Amino acid sequence: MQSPTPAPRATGRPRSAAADAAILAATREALVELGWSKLTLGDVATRAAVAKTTIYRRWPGKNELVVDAVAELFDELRLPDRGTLAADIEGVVLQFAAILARPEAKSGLMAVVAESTRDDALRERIRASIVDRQKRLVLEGRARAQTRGELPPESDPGETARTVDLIFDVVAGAVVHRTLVSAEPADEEWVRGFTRVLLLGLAGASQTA
Amino acid sequence: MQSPTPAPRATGRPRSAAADAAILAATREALVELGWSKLTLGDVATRAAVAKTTIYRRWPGKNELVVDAVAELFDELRLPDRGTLAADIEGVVLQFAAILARPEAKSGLMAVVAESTRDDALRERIRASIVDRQKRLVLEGRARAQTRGELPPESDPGETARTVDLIFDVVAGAVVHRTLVSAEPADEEWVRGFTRVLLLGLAGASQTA
DNA sequence: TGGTTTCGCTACGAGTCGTAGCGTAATGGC
DNA sequence: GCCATTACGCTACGACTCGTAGCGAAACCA
Repeated sequence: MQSPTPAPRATGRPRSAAADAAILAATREALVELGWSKLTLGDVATRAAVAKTTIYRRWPGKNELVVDAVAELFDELRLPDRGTLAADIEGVVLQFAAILARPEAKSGLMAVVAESTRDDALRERIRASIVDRQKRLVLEGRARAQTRGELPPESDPGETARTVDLIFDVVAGAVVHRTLVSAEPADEEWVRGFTRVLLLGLAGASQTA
Repeated sequence: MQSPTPAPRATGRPRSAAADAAILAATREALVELGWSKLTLGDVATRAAVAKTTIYRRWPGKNELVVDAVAELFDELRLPDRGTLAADIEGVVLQFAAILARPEAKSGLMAVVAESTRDDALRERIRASIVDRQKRLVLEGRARAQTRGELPPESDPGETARTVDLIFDVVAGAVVHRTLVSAEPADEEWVRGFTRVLLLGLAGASQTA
């Protein structure tokens, strides 16, 4: 998914998979050292030891390249089994915060989100390769909590989808804002407080709905 | 605060205040039409009918200019008095969402936040002219709710500060994520659901703290 | 009127962009 | 083994933006 494989031809010289990996790694390295605005594709090409034209053959431009480079970071996310819903959420939020604290994720992710406000294709690329890809964590967590009896089973599937979207916006948004705008670490203490508010709110909302 | 007034000299030709306003307005206009990445200071100068050098005399660069141009948008925020805490919060969140839905706010704000991950001075500028400036809304809302008896009075001031920060991260973060990443409107229905979760969470957390 | 600062304008070197053209390398089909 | 096909590295290119310098004119104060 991270490689822009365009229906590989049966004939001709095949594209180097090593080049893909080298380019994406070089992109992250350049994000760390230079940040978004000073990152140039010429520099990435030099770091990756490939020609600049090779990058342009595979990605439309800087935006799409950075999306793919950052997306790989979030594939590390796992839903831990800590026994309770609250502990599970705390665990995954802490992982999310740890990834977002890395400089290559910070400067890259926000920049492409900013660009995506004027580029529908780019926003779709972000949603597909980052956001929707991780929504599985929310679904898994809910299912596990329902098995434990911590959450009532959902009847209305539409309502469930809305709730999942709300949770995702709140969790991702709060961690991002805390990390990037407030510039405070989303450490264990903060995550505990945040998780308590979120869970109490969700429990109360599902009762009085 | 939005004008970079550098201790006005007693002598010499004074800086044109009209030029400041024209430059900031031209910046917002360019943000709408071009977006962040294609915005150039030369273009802004042409739109504002000033020389490019005039802009460089007043702002260090594109980043700081856009921060000031966007900051003015958020000064419109008011805390409405709708009678209950929930209604007040819904009102201000809706205003916040309306501002964030405007293209000049979207593309500008996220871009400077991205840049601020590698520029401490820029992040401080954002905090001072946008974030902290609006934190007054949270404080006013809490005070009003305590007068109404909807919230218990706070004893520990440190705990209060932490709670205000948490609220701000959750509210701003969730609305931003909903608007920019999920690309769904933060309309009345969504805001109602979000506010309910937030208030129930805060009420429960303050009881069991 | 003289001193001071800003303004608009022009011009400049430096750097980046994205593309084109070329010869070479690596595949599969015959 | 040979050929068609595609990817690759390299070089060069015009177009554009950047941020700064220098100039004469304009606007203010004493």
